Amino acid sequence: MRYAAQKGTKDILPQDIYRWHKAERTFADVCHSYGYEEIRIPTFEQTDLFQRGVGDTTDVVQKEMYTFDDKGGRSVTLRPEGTAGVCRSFIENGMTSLPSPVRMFYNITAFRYENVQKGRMREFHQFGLEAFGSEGPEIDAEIISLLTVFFEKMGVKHTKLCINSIGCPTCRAQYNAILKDYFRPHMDELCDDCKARFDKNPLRMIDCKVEGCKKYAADAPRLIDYLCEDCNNHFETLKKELENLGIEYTIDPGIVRGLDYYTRTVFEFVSENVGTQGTICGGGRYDGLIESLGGSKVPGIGFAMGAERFLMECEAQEIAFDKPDHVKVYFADLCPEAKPVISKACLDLRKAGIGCERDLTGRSFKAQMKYANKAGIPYLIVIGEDEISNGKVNVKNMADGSSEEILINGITDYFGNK
RNA sequence: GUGGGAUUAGUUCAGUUGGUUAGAGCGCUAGUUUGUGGCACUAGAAAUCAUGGGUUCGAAUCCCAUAUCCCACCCCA
Repeated sequence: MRYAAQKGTKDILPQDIYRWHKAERTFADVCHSYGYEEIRIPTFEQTDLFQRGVGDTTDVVQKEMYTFDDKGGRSVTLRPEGTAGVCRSFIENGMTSLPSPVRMFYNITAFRYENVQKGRMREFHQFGLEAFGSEGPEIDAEIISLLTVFFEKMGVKHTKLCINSIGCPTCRAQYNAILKDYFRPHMDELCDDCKARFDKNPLRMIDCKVEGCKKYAADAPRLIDYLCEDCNNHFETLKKELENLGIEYTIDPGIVRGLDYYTRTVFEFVSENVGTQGTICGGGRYDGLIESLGGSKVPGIGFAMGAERFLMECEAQEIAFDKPDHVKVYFADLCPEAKPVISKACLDLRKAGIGCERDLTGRSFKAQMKYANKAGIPYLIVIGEDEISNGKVNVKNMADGSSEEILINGITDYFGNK
């Protein structure tokens, strides 16, 4: 074992890829049905984009980024998430002039230098989307409903949905003052992180998991009770719309989201099946992000789903994924003269889009049979001297052993109609 | 960054108080007299026992360090 996959990275093997294809296709189909088109963005961006976009007080930026200087001396970073890159592209490509809302989905790998554990890797996959130019809250509800439809199409019971509103800069400024007043008398008892958060981002203090802080955090004034009128109306309408769509939710004032760009609506789908990393999918609104990245004042909303976590949830729920038979028929040869007949037949079948295989290792006839069986190929055609001389072959159904006689010239038609 | 557990064929695991050429199941390759797979039987290939040091006459086994994997804290998807 000389080389091994890098810490926190994983091979997705051919034997498992059908599960990914199913999830990827289903996600794309559902996104399409909501008017989203796929965008593909680069794997790395200039470091500054993430510092500004994700926020340089966040853990993601402070300690988890894969950052390096390229040979031209530019500081570049492997994307730790998708939103910043999509926003950059939105601005750079003048998408403000496109009819609103501009809706895009993506399927990306993302990179975070973290300690690995269940449901957390250094290179991981995200299915996500972003919508620009609509303040919501109808679109907020629509995006959440998109996820429930995705879960449904995958046959997954959708996991617990938590929502919250973290307000706009106006109400947050007021709330931060209130929060600081609340925590100030207890400063000495708080953890170092919280002491730092007190000045930089007091909102995160109620999210703290340290025991000493938790007891104060539990009784802390909740932002949701101090929303300005606009934000409050926004949140109320969102809730009504979710109820209208029959989507169950819990309000969790604790959801803050560790990325700085979020405003107003934040939500997550949480499961107990993916370790302590319960969040399968998280997202929210970011009305100030485009502007802070140098674009015009355009509101946005999006989410990202941890693909590995989602597939873990599927496994926990014992979701059946059907494995497609890419290869329909195996040709076994009984004599050297059969080989050219078989290669020609294979070529015809493949041109017609029908998968087939034949021996490529010089195996004995019996070994070819065993191979076809082990490979799970549903049909078998044996070609020997008899078949060549009378132009007919038997198509054997490997599952039940039955067989049917057809003309060699008719093989492509036969399988084309299957 | 901090803890706990683990690491022996492709894979899942045995391996006694340290004692000769490190074993098995599954998988893989081939065969069981050559025109039909699954079952069974036989044979074969495959292991620098994670890596590097140390203790010892002798280490897969004991000690130290490092790496990786799993789990947790933190944070997130």
